[in-house]
Amino acid sequence: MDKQLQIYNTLTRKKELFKPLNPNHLGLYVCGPTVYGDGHLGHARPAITFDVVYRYFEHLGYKVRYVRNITDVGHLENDADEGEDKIAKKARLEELEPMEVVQYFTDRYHNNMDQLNVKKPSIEPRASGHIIEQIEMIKKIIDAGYGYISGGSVYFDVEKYNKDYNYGKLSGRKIEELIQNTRELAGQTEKKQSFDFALWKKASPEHIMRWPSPWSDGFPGWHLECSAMGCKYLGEEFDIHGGGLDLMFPHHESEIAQSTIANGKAPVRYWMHNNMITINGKKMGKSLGNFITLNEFFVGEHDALEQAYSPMTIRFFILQAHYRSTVDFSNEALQSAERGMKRLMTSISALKDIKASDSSEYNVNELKDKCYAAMNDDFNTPILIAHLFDGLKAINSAKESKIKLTKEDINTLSELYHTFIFDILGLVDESGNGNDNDELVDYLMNFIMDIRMNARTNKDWATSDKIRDELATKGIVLKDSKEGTSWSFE
RNA sequence: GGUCUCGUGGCCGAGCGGUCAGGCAGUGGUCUGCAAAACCAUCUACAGCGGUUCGAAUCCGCUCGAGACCUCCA
Repeated sequence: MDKQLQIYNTLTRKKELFKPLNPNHLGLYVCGPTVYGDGHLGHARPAITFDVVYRYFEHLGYKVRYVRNITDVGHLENDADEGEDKIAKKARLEELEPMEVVQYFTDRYHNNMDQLNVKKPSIEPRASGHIIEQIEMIKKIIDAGYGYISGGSVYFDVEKYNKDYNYGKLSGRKIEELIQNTRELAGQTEKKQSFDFALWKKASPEHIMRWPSPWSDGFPGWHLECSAMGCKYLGEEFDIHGGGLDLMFPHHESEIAQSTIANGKAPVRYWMHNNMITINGKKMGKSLGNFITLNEFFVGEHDALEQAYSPMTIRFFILQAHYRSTVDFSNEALQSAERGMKRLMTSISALKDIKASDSSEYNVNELKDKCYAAMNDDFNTPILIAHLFDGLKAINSAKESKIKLTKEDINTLSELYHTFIFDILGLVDESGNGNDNDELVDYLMNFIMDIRMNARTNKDWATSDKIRDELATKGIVLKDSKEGTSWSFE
């Protein structure tokens, strides 16, 4: 545990020793979802990645303020209805108030996050609740000379900014390339340059999500909310900003530009980006229409799914890959994850059954050090999990009395596994492992198993097997071992 | 087209200069009235071709292949 936490910083493209701005405090901002549809597997990735970051910092004793926004003023859509607000469009189609749609999908998102055991952020601000802050920020940018008004909208002058600063310091992009490559879109004639981005957009008459501003009735630009809310709750400069790799450009690059002008300093010390989840090698996403929603995973209702996958299977599957790598979805991989996690959980619950010895044949502290080293190396959860699986061998061998562990070893192991599996990785044992808390069920099961045990003692296999088969039809599985019979729900 | 990333055993996925990744599957055992499960052990790798080095999956070059971003996107 003496090795210090290293974080890969997208700004420098290398791992850096993490140093908080304020000792023992962490400011963490992560771009949350746009609530105009159900969350899909891709949304689970940043949520779980930064949930683990959040949990690990808390475990290390930091006081963390974790801000994850809800984008509810919409973004522009690129299909037939260019310039129309996504949320407004959905609302009109379904004849609902925009905020009704927002509420509906926000609730469903929260429900998914609870299922995945993703902790609630400290603050979950909504863009629509921070229009005033965003307008104030636009004013600052205009006053500084980096924003210009055109046709009732306000745009950020990227070219001017780039002369004084560096538009591209995060993404590695160069403005000359942008000039050549940015696609011309309808309605861009208002802008000085195609790559200038909107700070405020004037609403068209049919646009129903709108707010008054000094420039027009309209809505804030796509990148502004994160800058405004990050600044409001975490300060002009804060420690970590996270999000999906696909947000790096232009979203995060533009955040840096806006905040740098409005506040006179770069907003973020460490930028962290999680990689994408792919399906058949292609990014799973809204635009490709190849996404599978989390609810579909949980019930198994999607053509691509062979079965339902529990929230913890999804969580474990994601954590088995490093957050900066792509992970490819497949039924086979998820089933592997499901089986592996089940074995992990079974062994952890077996810890309490180990008989202590006077001497020790296993170095628990070495395992502990390795676990911390893995997490300290840019949150390397796959390595952590590998070490924890290694430790399983010791646990299981001790359970079979093949190696010796002291009382202290067992306690340390128990604490270690609970800390890393449950507290830091945020996994939950879904199996129940026979310890369901319904007293009546326990009573009945013990009663039935007692009868069956008598039958078995009398070698009355017909009765014994009938009980087992009958219970199996109700999803209750009996397992006979030399210590006796245990039961669990399938 | 521009910028960048990646190609690891049957599958998934770490490692990024020298020592075991790990999981799932497979195989061989143990246990068991049978079944299921569990446990132990264990075999296959580093896209191709050159180069640097005492030594390369790991560094460099080229070739082939895949993907991401450049437009909303986690």
